[in-house]
Amino acid sequence: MEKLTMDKLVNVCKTYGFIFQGSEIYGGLANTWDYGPLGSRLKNNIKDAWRKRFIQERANAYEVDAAILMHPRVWEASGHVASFSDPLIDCKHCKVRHRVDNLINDFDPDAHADGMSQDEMMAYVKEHKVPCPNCGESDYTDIRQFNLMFETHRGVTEDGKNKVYLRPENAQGEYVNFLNVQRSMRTKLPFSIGQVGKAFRNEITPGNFTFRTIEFEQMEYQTFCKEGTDSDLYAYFKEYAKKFFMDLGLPEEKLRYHDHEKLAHYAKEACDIEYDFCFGWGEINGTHNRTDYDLSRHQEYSGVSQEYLDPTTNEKFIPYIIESTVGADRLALAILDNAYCEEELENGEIREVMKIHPFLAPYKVAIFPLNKKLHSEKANELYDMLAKEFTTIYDETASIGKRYRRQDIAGTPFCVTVDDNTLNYNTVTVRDRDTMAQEVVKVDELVDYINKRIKF
RNA sequence: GCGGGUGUAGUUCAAUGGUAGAACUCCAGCCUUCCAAGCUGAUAACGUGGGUCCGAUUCCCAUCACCCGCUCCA
Repeated sequence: MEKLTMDKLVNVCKTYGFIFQGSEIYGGLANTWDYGPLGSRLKNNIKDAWRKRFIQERANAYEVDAAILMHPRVWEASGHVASFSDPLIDCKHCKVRHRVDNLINDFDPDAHADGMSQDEMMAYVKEHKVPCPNCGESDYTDIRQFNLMFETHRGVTEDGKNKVYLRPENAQGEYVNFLNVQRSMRTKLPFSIGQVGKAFRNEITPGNFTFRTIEFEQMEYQTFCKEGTDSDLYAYFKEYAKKFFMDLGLPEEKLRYHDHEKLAHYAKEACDIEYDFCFGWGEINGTHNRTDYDLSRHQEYSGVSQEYLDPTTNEKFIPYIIESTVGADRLALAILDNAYCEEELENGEIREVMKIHPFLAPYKVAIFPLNKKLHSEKANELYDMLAKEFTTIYDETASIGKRYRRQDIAGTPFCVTVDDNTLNYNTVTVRDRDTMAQEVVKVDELVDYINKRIKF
């Protein structure tokens, strides 16, 4: 098969109902995408798979669903207000953009741009004719604040007092609930709080379909632990996340670790897992050792003690946090990127197939009457039976071969055909998406047959 | 956000200063007893907004979106 291109994948996703461009009839809104009937099911199944591995199957793991709008002080405590807003200017001559503070500090390390106001920085640049590192000219636009946090206002007046932010990460929702969860669930360290939800970043985005968007969904997992156990847990979660991806069908050779050289303000250790997308390697998971930075800051800014009392040693301390976060949209994209294939059949025709893990498949089973006139009544009966158990789709149009093809690209793992044998002997033919093999199955055993094969 | 390119049915393409053709897809019907068969029919497009012109899908401007490069990604 030819190498998959993003154009091709975007097209397939649109044609078959996985992902559409956001607000398309209005010409689209950049970097927003809408999940269609198949895509929203795929993404929900991915979230369910994550919940199973990270919450259900782990001891001492709890899920929360925190508000997207949080107290503005949360973002001061987290460091986002300070570090998410950069003063930028463009060189009018060569069009290159610079951070003003970096420009000044590079020009004269003793200038201390960090302590300057925006006006002072602009005045400094003009007074000293700070040259553009790229072209040497000193002709700049005014300073513009480039804040990566989305702002909105509560209430009817748009003054600064009422400013609130759409969360740029979900993690703070877990951190501010650390004590609530610990007390209400009567749990002990180490324990974990997970959350699935949307976050927003006002980034300049270079596209690549849903890989980087201004609104995105994260599956976040914060493990609270005692200092000293943090590095072991950090190493453990790097592997746990990788195994999760492999269980979902991503091949090991398309996954790699990428250790951060430049660490974020909160991190002691940080490592991404990258997937080999058709456009190149891209991050789908991050594991961070955030130390006691976040809880310490919340204690400082809120005035509420975030200390944990160890019941065996009577020690009081602020826990360390190991974060393991997975981008839900990025994982969905990786799954689609990996699943799409074009197979050449014996007759030379191309078969487009989405080889998605059965647990993730939007439809688990499709049901076809072999002959619309003779078998559709029985097929509809079976549809009603199967639809109580699985996401099921019914199709009686066109030839049987065409119906198989439609389900191939939808990623449906099982196609059930109703024929005369169904009427006479109560058996159906089940066709497997990946092997194209057909198997005769008793109707009474059909639900079990499928159930066994879609486990995760 | 900057520079360059692109924009016609769901998709892939075509034609044109006098409002657009096709193939595939999709839908309906006929036929068809297991891998995109065939026949008949139907639906469906000039990204958006201005300007020039008697008349603009076509020329010009703006805008939006996409692609490439830069930038950004705590």
